[in-house]
Parts: sequence; C-alpha cells; structure tokens
Amino acid sequence: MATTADRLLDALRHDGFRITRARRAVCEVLAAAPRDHLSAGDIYALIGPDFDQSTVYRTLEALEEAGLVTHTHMGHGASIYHLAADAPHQHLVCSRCGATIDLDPTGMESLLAEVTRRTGFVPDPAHFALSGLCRDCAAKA
Amino acid sequence: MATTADRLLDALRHDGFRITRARRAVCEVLAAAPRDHLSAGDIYALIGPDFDQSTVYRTLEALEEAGLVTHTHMGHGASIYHLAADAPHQHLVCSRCGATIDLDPTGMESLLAEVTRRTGFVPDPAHFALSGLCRDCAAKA
DNA sequence: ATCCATGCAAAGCCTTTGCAAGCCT
DNA sequence: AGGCTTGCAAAGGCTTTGCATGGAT
Repeated sequence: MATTADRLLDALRHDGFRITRARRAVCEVLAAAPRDHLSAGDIYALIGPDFDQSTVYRTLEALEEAGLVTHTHMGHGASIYHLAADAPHQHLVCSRCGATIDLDPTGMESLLAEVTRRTGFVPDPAHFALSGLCRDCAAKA
Repeated sequence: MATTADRLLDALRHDGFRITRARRAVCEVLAAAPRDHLSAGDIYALIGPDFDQSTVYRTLEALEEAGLVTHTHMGHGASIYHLAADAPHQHLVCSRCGATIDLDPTGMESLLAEVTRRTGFVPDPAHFALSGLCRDCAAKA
C-alpha cells in the first residue's frame, strides 16, 4: 500500500495540523519519490518557487512530529528525508567518491542488541549514514 | 607511548609541511587532550586569540592529510577531531539529551565484514556517530 | 629567494528564527 | 474570529576561500 500525498495529509490533519498549499506540495513530492534521497533543498527545488525554503523545513518538521517522515544525517552535505513508511535502511556513503548505497539492515539486529547490552544505549542506525569506501574506491586504494 | 606535540610536528615536517607557531599551538592542544572530543571551535578557543579559525581548519586539514588526525561527524553540531594514534572508537550520541558515549568497537568486526561481503563497501565506523537514545532517555521513553 | 602558511574578511552551505500578513478551520 | 502558517528577510552555526602580507626553509 503506497503512501500517497492524501494519506500523508490526512495523517497530518488527524494530528491537528492544518492543510495548506505548501504542505500539499511537499507531501506530493515525497509521495512521488518513495525510497528516494531528498534533501530539503531538493524538495524546495521540486515544489517550485511559489514557496519558501523555510516553509519546506517547517513542513518537514511537522511531518516528522507526526511520525510520517524521518531524516538521516549524511555528514558532509544536507540531511535527507524519507517516508517513515518506507523500509528503514542503513545509508552508506563513500568518503572518496560520494556514492551512496542503501543497505538492508537485516542481520544488524544482533550487533545493535550487543551495543544496548553493553551500554544501555538504544541505537537508531538509520539516523546517521555510515562512512567508508565503496567497492570501486576500495579497490583503487 | 603518548603522542606529544613534538612527535606530531616531526611527522608533519617529515611530510613536507612547515612548522609554524599556529601548527605548534594546535598540536599542543591535541597532544594535551588525548581521547578527547575537540571540535575545531574548541581548539580555536584553546589556542587563544592570536590565531585565526581558518588557520585551525587548515592545520587540521594538514594533520589529516599526514594521517595524524581523524574527524568524526556528530550530525548536529561540529565535527570532532582525534589523534589517529588513539584507539578508534564508535561514538554514540543521544538524540534526545545530546549525551555522547564512546564505545569500544571490539566485536563489531563481524558485522562490518558482513557489510563488506554483501555490498563491497568497506565501512569506517569511526567517521560517523551512531544516533539513538542513551540509557536514561530510553528508560523515559 | 622561494613559496608555503597566515590573518583578515567575506562568502558558502544548510538550517533556523522574528515578524507581520494571510489562510485554514 | 482565532490562531496556526506562510513568506520574507535576516541571522545562525560550521566551514571554506580569496588575497595580500609575512614567515619557514
């Protein structure tokens, strides 16, 4: 069941947020680009010049507050935003060429549980990328 | 064998970098605070107003180029710098209270090897923090 | 003497904020 | 009507860069 803009907007409304042209535009972009890596700047570019970038940030903030969207820090550049309904995935960023890879986190649970056992810390691995060298750059190094 | 400022400076010189007052000051701060979490701003504050922040960044860049220092992205705020000679460690940052924890990466090797096996990607886990909830914040949630 | 490194200032990138006007409910 | 949202503009935090002066070798 794909996440549609209307579904996002309904959820926003249900949480007491108002539905505006700007929010509709952002939701449409997000719904049209599932599993994609959109920065706030990308979204701003996609919804066109009728809206302000601060509105994009505020809308994303509202969507995160409603649990509909999450964001991931990519270290260098801008953070990227995802639909919360998408399967969580670990982002790998090549520190040499900048390539990004999505990794299915299946199998990482035992490691994360081990971190929690040792430290009490409950990791949210999707919230930061993992740096390293991609296959090609590792081969050259 | 502790890393001293002189050792860092010798290594810099050996790589063709010149030794200056500013570089000496930065190296002294780094050598005096091993295993610490110093941002460029912290270092700038510690070396005093006789130097410029751009010099701090350029010196850290030189030290990284020479393989003497590494930095870790902490997501929100500034990156932190470490002596490369320090034991690598995974940084955990609490997304609620901001607390940071250092984690001995022993035991993570098998997971990282698994990532490489699946994707060819060779992770450098120390280069990004890991987000999540610290013990106290997890208990409250 | 050569040319790298510095300080200064300014800009860059990403993100946040203050404020008055406007729109949703 | 009431108050949440917007656009605009400006600022904020961190980092980088251009350029002429000054220092290391």
